[in-house]
Amino acid sequence: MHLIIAEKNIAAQRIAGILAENKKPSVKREEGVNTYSFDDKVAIGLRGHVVEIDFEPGYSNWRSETHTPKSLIDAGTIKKPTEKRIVQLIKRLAKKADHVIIATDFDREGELIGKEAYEIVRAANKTVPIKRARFSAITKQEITSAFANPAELDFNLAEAGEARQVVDLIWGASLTRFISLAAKRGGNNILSVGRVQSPTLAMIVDREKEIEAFVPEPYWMISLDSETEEEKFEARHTEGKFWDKESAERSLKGTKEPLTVIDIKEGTRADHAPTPFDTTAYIVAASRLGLSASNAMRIAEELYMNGYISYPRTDNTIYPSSLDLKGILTELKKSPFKREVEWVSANMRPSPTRGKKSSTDHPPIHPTAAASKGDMDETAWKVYELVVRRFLATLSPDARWKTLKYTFDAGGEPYASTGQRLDYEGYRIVYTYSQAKEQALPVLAAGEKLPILDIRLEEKETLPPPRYSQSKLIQVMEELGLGTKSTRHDVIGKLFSRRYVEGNPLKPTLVGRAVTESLEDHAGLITKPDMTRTLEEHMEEIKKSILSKDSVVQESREMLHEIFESLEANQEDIGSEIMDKTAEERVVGKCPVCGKSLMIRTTKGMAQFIGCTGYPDCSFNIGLPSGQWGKAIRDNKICEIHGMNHIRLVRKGSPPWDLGCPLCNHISSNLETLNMIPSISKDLISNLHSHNIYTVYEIANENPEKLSKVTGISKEDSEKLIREADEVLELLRKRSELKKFVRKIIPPKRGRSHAKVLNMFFDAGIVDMESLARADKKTLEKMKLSAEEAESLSHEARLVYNKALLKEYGVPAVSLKKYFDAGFVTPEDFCYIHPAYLSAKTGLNIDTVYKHAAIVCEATGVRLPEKVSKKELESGRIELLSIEGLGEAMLEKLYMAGIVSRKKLCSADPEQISKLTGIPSEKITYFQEECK
DNA sequence: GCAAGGTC
Repeated sequence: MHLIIAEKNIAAQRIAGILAENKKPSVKREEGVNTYSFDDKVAIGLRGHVVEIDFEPGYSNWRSETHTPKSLIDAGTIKKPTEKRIVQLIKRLAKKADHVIIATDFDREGELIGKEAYEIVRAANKTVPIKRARFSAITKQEITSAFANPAELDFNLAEAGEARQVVDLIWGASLTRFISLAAKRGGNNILSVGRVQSPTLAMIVDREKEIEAFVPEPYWMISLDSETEEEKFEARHTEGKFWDKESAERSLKGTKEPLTVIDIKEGTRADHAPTPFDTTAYIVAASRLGLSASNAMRIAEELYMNGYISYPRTDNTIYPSSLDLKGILTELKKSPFKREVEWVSANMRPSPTRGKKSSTDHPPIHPTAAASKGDMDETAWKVYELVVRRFLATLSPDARWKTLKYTFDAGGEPYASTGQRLDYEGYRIVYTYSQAKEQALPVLAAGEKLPILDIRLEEKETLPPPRYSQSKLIQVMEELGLGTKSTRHDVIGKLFSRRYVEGNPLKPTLVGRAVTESLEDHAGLITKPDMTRTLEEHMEEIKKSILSKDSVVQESREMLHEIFESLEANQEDIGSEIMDKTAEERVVGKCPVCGKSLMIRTTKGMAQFIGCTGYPDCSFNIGLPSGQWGKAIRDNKICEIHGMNHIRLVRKGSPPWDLGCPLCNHISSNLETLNMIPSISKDLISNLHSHNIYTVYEIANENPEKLSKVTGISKEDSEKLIREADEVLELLRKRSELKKFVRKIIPPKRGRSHAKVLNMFFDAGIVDMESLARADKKTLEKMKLSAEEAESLSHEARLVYNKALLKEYGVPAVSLKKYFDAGFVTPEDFCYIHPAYLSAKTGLNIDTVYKHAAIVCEATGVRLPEKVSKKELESGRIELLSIEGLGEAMLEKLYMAGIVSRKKLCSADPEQISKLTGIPSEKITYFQEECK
């Protein structure tokens, strides 16, 4: 069997389709992995890298004393499978193979991915010949020729890729761990460092600093209006920018009518048709349609998967000769762009446009099938249309402009007007994305004298360089060799998710700045694109066998060791510098009580709140939702009422939760509970708010004199308010106890969240453990609870409630446990069950039991049970057990009816004792025989 | 928990 291994599933499918010629390959799906079989051949796709490089075991603890960040520099690395099912399937197929062809992409990573596949095959089959097919496009011509003349795998090139992997891992991981630990950041808050991301971030930070340091310079410009009989036009002073006002004013004064035409220059300007799309050019064009880099890539990927466009990750800007351009045109005639296609076919340029970069990986992005609007959503359609129009434009003739320039004299001052007119539309007919700006001018003759209608002196200022847009940044990254066609947009995404940058265009955050500055001071190499450039050079030399992989990695390790010397010597300073510089990121505004700063703070648990930096002198604080809902971060929006920054909660995998102004939120979420205070009024609430009292808790903890003084209400009213607040607080405490309990007992289900169940409880008047313990099952069953759930909830609630109650009455916890274990769980049990029985069942001393019964009965207002002393009980017991046929078990039962002595037994009514104890009355009568 | 590189 002949095994073909491609870089991805679609490539395997398409290659099989071409090689199978007229037959259709049969598709088999095993554990989510497709294979395509035809003749005696099987094609399978990888998923890019199917193994991953990592440190050998033992290095996973960041805080290990022995395996420090620095120790990662010389740590051994291993390759571990990330796509186990694919690896397994390849091993299985390799055993049966008598020939293997690796058909991964024709670039460096493709060669490394090929080597990974090679190693997987070799592990399962020591002898099978393994060859390499190289092709730049999955076209019939290229595929047939590549498979007819298979070559060898380039192990040197693959090793160059491996060197990159090791260098990236040890630099990235060691520096990330070091700087995160120094700045005391963990979890989803780490500070990452990498060969590509750090220089990219540094560019954004540098640009921001340039903008901050920029001092605008004023300049002046002079323009005037004139007219012929037909039309008005504008002319500008040829000086352009006047850098000093006086000379501008002199020229303005010197400008005198008439405006005389001195010179006329006519010309043409070629407007070149655009070059084929590589990934970067595509992202730039898509950004003009309003798409972010990652959206642009996502949609292109989607269109590629559906067969509408070619592979979107390419560095190539030159169509390979194997690409059937005419065939694509024919196909596109079936699309809504039929008219454009026909125009291009009729006016085609001799050869398509070419960009500056050619590569072997993939052809430039081009359409591969006709589509119509209904096949996809609106944005995807816009992207498809862009790719089609770009393709058509690369086959279209250049456009041509006619230009016209007049030079004038006005009292010795030189002026000029320029105009342009589209002379030949060319590619602009099909590529409609850049508006051709025509500038019309009247027809003038040399020496013609014209009036000056108006003249203006405008003061302007020079502008700072702009912030990077995503697409501009990707262009610059490409120029500097940072990242690849497939990863550049991801790197930008990473900077966002680490909260190093924000906004569009990109602006660095304080964290992004602080990290960049620390790295520039102590690990400068990682912040510069030079590191990538050197690495590329070394990789080239590994490929040519001039250098070995090991020597390149070793040299890199030594450089990193040097860097770590400086880092470790300054560890504390680096950490505190980052922490100081980023503290402001948590400041949300001024404390309304004392005027100091308010900061987002986190407790050791998951709790988050906004607290005053004046603490403990000022205790003003605002609670925030627990960290499980997301980490609270400062938003740039400012509340118009309170002047505080808005708060956002961010959590991996969920959209951010905008809390808005924390104080507005605090106020509205506490309004409901404030209104639970009976004597509160709307006016009083706004009165309290204006004195920064927002919660029931704050009222309950106020001092009456102070409250009265601050709010102007009487001292009596203040006292009442505080008392009522206390009661509401108690009510809320009970409610929260009920909430916790229900959460513990009842599992949430679809359509039955805890919040929903609790709301139903509250509506039914079940607001605390007591009312739940007293609620009847019928009521509970109405609340989306099953009969069993209602039963268990009610039972558990009674237990919890009674235990709390009995504890409150004064029954000690240790004894309480014994009562509960023996099944005595209500206050009634203490008063209506004879103490002797309780004592016998719990093993507690009768005197102790009596004491407990007494306190419970007194608290519940029930008469005390009969008192029996320990002595009486002991002697009674001996008496009773001496009766024939009366054993321990019978004795316990008799205790239930209060029969604790022979005397009691003899004077009792057998029927009644039988009812209380379950002992047959004949037996009682029999025992009573003894009394005679 | 870390990088960058593939791919989904």
